[in-house]
Amino acid sequence: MGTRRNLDAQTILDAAAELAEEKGLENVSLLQVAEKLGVKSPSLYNHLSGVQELSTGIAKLALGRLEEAIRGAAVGRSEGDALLAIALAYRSYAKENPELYKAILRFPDCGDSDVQEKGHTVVRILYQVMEPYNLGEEETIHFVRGFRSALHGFVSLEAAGFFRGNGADVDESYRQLAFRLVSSLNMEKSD
Amino acid sequence: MGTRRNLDAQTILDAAAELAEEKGLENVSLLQVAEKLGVKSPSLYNHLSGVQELSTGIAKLALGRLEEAIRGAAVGRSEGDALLAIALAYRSYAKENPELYKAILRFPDCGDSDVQEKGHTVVRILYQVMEPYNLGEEETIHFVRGFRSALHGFVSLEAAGFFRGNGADVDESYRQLAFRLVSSLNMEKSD
DNA sequence: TTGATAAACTAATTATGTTAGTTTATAATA
DNA sequence: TATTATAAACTAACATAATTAGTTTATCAA
Repeated sequence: MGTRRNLDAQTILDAAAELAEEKGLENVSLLQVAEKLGVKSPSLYNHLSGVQELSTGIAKLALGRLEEAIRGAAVGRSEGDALLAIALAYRSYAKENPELYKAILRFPDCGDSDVQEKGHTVVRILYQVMEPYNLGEEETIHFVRGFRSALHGFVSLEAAGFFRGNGADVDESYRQLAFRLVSSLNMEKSD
Repeated sequence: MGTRRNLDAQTILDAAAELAEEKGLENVSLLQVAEKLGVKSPSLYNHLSGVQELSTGIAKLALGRLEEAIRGAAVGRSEGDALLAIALAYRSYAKENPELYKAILRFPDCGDSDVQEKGHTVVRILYQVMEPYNLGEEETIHFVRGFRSALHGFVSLEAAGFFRGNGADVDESYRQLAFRLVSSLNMEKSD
C-alpha cells in the first residue's frame, strides 16, 4: 500500500476522458476515475482541487481535440472550401466523441476563463480562414460568432435527439445551413 | 405534523423553477425544493418519481414558456419579419430566464420523448411562419432545423460566456446571423 | 362512526465529494 | 551510507443528496 504511482493531472484527465466515452459522462465520478487508476479517490486531491477542476479539465481536453480536428480539416483549403470542411469536421468530431462533446456543453457552470481561452483557439482558426474575405474586423467577428453558433447549435440539438423521427436527411440539413452562411459571405464580397 | 398540503406535480415544478431562477439551477435539489414548500424531501415522491422527473419537468416547463414567448412574437407578422421577431424573442427569453434556459440545455441526458414533443411545438410555430415561402416540405424542414440551430447555438454560447471580452456588439452579431439565414430564403424564392 | 386512501412523516441506506490527519516511498543531503 | 524532507499515497470520518421502507395521520365516502 501507499505505493507511488506516476499520477499527475494529465493522466487523471486522460483516464476521465476514456471513462466518459466508455460509460457515459454522467458516470465520471472521482470514485470511478480513481478506481480506473487503481487508487483511492482522496488521492486524486494531490493533483487536482476537486470535481469542478475535473469537469473543466475534461472540457479543455475535449476542446483541444476538437481544435486539432478542425485545424486538420482547414489545412490546404481556403475561403468557402475551408469553412465547409471545418463545418463537416466539427460535426464529425461531435458524432465520434459524443460524451466528450457533451463535456464541452456542460460547461462548469459558466465562465472558466481557460475554457474560454481554448474556445478562442478554436475560433482563431476561423479568423485565419476568413482573412481572404477582407471583411472589416468587426464584420469578421460577427460572422465567426454566427458560424460557430450555427455549428454548435446544430450539433447540440442533434445530439440531444431532436431531428429524429422527422424524415428529412440530417446531413443535408447541416450542409445547407453551412452553405447558406458561407454564401452570404460571397454576397458581401461582391458589394 | 403530517398535515395535508395541497401539493401536486405542477406546484412542485413551479417551485423548482422559481428556485432555479433564485439560486441557480445547480442548487435545485429535492431537499431545497421540499424546504421551499415546507415539506420533507421524501414527500415529493408522492407526486413524482424522482430527481430525473424533476429535471425533465423543469425542462418541459421552460420549453413551454419559451414557446409562449415565441408565439407572442410571431403573431401579426409574416415571413422574414416573423422570423426575425422570433429570433429576438428567443434570445430575450434566454437572457431573462438564464437558469431556465440552462434547464433546456441540460437535457435529462438525451431523449425524453415528451421534451422532444415540446421541442417540436416550438418548431411547429416556425413551420407556420414558413408557409408563405412555399418551399417544398423537405426544404422547409432543412431550413427550420438550421434556423433553430443557429438561435440555440448563439444563445447557448453567449450564456456560457463566449463572446465576452471580444469588443464587437453582441446584439449586432445575433441580428446579422438571423438576417443572413432569412436572406438566404429570399434567394431561393426568386429562383 | 368507521375504514380506505392519499399524503405526509421518520429512519435508514447508498453514493459522492470532501477534509484531516497519517504513513510510506523516493530523492536530496549530511 | 544514514537521514530527513517531501510528495503522494493511505484511512477514517463527515456532509449532502437521492432514494426506499415502513409508519402515521388527515380527509372523504360508505
